[in-house]
Amino acid sequence: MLTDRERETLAYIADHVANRGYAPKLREIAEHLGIRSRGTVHRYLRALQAAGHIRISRGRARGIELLHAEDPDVAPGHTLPLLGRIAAGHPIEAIPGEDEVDLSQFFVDVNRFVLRVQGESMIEDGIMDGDMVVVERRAVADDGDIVVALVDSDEATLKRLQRNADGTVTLVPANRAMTPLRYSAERVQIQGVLVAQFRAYR
Amino acid sequence: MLTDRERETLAYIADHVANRGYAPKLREIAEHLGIRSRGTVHRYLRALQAAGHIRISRGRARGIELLHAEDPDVAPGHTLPLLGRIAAGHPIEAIPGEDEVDLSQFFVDVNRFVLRVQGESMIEDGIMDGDMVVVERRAVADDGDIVVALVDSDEATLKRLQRNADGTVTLVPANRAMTPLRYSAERVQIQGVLVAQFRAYR
DNA sequence: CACAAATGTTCTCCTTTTGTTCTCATGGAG
DNA sequence: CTCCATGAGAACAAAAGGAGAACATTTGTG
Repeated sequence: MLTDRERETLAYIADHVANRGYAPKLREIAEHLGIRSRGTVHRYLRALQAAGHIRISRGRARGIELLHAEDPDVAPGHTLPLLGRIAAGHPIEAIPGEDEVDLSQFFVDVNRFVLRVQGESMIEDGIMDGDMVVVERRAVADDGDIVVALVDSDEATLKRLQRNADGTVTLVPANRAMTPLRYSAERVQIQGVLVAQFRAYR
Repeated sequence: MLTDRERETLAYIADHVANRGYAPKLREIAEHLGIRSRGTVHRYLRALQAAGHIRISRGRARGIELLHAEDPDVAPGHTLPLLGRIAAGHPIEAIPGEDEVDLSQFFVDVNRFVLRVQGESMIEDGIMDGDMVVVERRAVADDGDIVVALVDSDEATLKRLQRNADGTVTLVPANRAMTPLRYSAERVQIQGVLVAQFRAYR
């Protein structure tokens, strides 16, 4: 069983690998966790290795290999065909062997939940009033992430997170009519990170 | 067998595990129950362990393991909890009996397919370049629908359909930089109607 | 190749948090 | 009245979390 910090460490590594194709450095992990000690991070890595989640190539930079390649405990759901291009002139038809997208796999995971967006603070990023967003529960987030955050334990807002050099954070809306607001780090409590958005018409 | 509070405690633990994949801390349980004493919570846990519902890893943080493994929801289905509001101050938690959204149900149907949007013609409606859209195959559409259409059997475009009094149709982009284009009805071939849109981050 | 910087590894020390075990108090039901 | 479920909270041991020094290797660069 993993501790909170070990879990966050593993999530960050998985995220890093998924997005960039290689593992992070200890220093990057520490920075993501908001701590300064590489030694502490290394302790977490040892625990993760003991639990069978990663393998460490001793001594090597970025020598973390992700094992256990995620047992998808999400049952496969119904799929829709993904059409790359619509053939000119011909009525659209599903081509056998075409790519299929499984919406469940796409969105569902443990530690995620759905929120209905209220307001237009992120409208210039294409997130409209009334849209649904999928949020992954997480206490830490990186610069540039879109987060659900509480300020002074008040109502939750959806904003882009900007980490400033002096340790403060700025919550940046995607709406020219609204101004970015800067806070000391203690006042901002991150509840989760935006992983997807969807909307129904009709 | 169990008292009211023990039952509530067990329900909360089960919910927590189902939604996050790990057990809550005594403090979190206490907060959920509206009490302040971890000692009292611990008494409930002892009772639950004696009744065979959980196993406690002594001393460990989050060291509660659910036994009696619930039958049906072992495989987390295609649903995500829908949270209406985020409780001020408290970490987000799924409220039992909360709404659940089934993503497959939400999007999938026969006669539908997915397209990746190219270009920014509908950007002011929140449909960005690279977004995925779910389209329902249909040859006819109503005034105001967003449609996938071919003009002169040429490349497909995503536009809002406007039916004019004289029988012509206008394809209206949601982008100030682009102009609506008017065609005779024969030149416009409707391939389908937009029913949903989604987008993944990270 | 040689060297400096960066990275990973190990270690000790420390603070905070968590779980655990108590005792005491309260209030309702039988 | 007693029984019992419930809660508060003190006290303590252990776990979790973090800092940082010291060292070994790797990595990158001229």
